[in-house]
Amino acid sequence: MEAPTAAMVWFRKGLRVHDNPALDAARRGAGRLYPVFVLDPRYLRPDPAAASPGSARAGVARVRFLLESLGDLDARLHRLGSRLLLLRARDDDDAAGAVCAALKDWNIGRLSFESDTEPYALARDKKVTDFAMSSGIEVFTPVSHTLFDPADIINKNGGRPPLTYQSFIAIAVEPPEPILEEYSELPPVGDTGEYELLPVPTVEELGYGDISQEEISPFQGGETEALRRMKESLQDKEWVAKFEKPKGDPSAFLKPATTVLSPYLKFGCLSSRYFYHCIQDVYRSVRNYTKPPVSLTGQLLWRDFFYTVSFGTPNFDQMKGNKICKQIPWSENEELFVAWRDGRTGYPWIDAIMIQLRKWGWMHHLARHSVACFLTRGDLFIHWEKGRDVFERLLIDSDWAINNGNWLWLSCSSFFYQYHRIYSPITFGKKYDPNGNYIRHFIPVLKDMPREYIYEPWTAPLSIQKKAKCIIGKDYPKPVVDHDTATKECRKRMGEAYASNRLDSYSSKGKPSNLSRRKWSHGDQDASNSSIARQLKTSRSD
DNA sequence: TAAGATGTTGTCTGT
DNA sequence: AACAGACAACATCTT
Repeated sequence: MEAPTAAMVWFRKGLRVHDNPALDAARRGAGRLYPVFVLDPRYLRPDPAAASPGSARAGVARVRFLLESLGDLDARLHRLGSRLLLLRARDDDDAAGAVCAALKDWNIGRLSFESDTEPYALARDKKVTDFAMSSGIEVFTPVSHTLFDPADIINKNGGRPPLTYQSFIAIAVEPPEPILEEYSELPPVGDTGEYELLPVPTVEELGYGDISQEEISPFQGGETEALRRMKESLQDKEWVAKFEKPKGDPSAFLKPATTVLSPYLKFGCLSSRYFYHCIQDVYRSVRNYTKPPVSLTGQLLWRDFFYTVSFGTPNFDQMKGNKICKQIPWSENEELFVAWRDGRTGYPWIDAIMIQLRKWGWMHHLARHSVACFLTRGDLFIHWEKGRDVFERLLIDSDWAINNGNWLWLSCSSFFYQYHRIYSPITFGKKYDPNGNYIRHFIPVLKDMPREYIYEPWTAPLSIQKKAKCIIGKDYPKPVVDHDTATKECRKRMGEAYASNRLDSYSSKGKPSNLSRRKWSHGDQDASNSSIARQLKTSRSD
């Protein structure tokens, strides 16, 4: 062994220099530092068979966001005398293989990477950890993606994840302070031998063609932009102090009603702990401020809530085998599903949101609620997993725990059960944006439809449709379902499904709540390990 | 144990 | 403009 230790920091999420415990640990006492990111072909390769531009895993907006984030990380490392080493996985989904090979070839003594609780990541990281252990490489995997350690919260809750927000925040009180130290330099990068070091590719170089003409996400990836955006948002102290998530305007797109920091949190361009810390600074300087669950910090706690529940719940991302998920006989209808996915339901409010999703990879939270409700319990009665898949691929802030958690919520499968509260695809958007500016922007064919018909263009007289150069049924689709009758039918089916779920619980003796509690208590001895084991068994293979 | 309070973000009508 | 109550009614937690 050489005297100065070679350390590797493996970036996956956590694409930042600030408040990065994995980087911080790797640099300490290291003679040489290898900052690595692995490009996964399956994530980046264009998939012509996909329903919209992008790879099999990600829409082109998120591919671009990731590449921008990597470019920015590389630039920031350069300023500290380092650089990002991009490796290419030889096979699809085999980042672990590339890391293991580099560990061996570069004679790495210490490896650190941020802990990741997603099933896919747990399986991937286990391969690397097993290899490192057997090779005598020291491994450090700090928790820094979330405010709290999900395993720790589960332990403090008696081995079960808290299933309500209130019970969660009763345990999750004060998150750890971020690392505030700013580096002036990092250890030099060591010899990389035979390795071909790739520059960060552009979307064009990856084969997506020229996307500069298309309207794509206005949000630029990277830590630099994340910090700029956060500071800009927090500058308006009154806005921060008065922030109430449910009161935001989902139709605001020129200036969104939220911070739009979610994609930066998803990739870890922004540390949630640093963000939390900075919000607290603002709160200290004002007299009154809103509180969780509606406040800005409340949003970060929701994020941690879903991370924690997803970590402690086997089969969290599916209905079957998921103990916290209502079993509902969703109907199969490919035609209706495709109309929803492609923004052709005939309801302009719904379609505009789906088109914003495809182009920008981002929509306001309440807009997501509208379309999720419409697809599932509100109108089409289609399985939430189908909608989840579409969001998972297209959102730039696509986050496994949060996306699945919200689909469970919106479909009234878990967490939220008031299925008679249904968003209207006509009036909900209208109350924020009576003129329909949002619709006119994302569905240009409707741009000249008069204000009184913009949310229900099929009710416009033919003469008006002609004048607006938009014939319903030809230039823009007729509604795929009648909302009033579809909603009634959905309510009825939800009622039946709930009754059947109650019956199932009672018939297997005991009260439903007690039953599920008994089942949970089996894994109490070592909650974190047992849930890791469970998660590993259910890791995604798509 | 039964009853009451509570739950981030529904819609419609009426004041 | 902002709010209250009806609508029809869920699960979970506390008392």
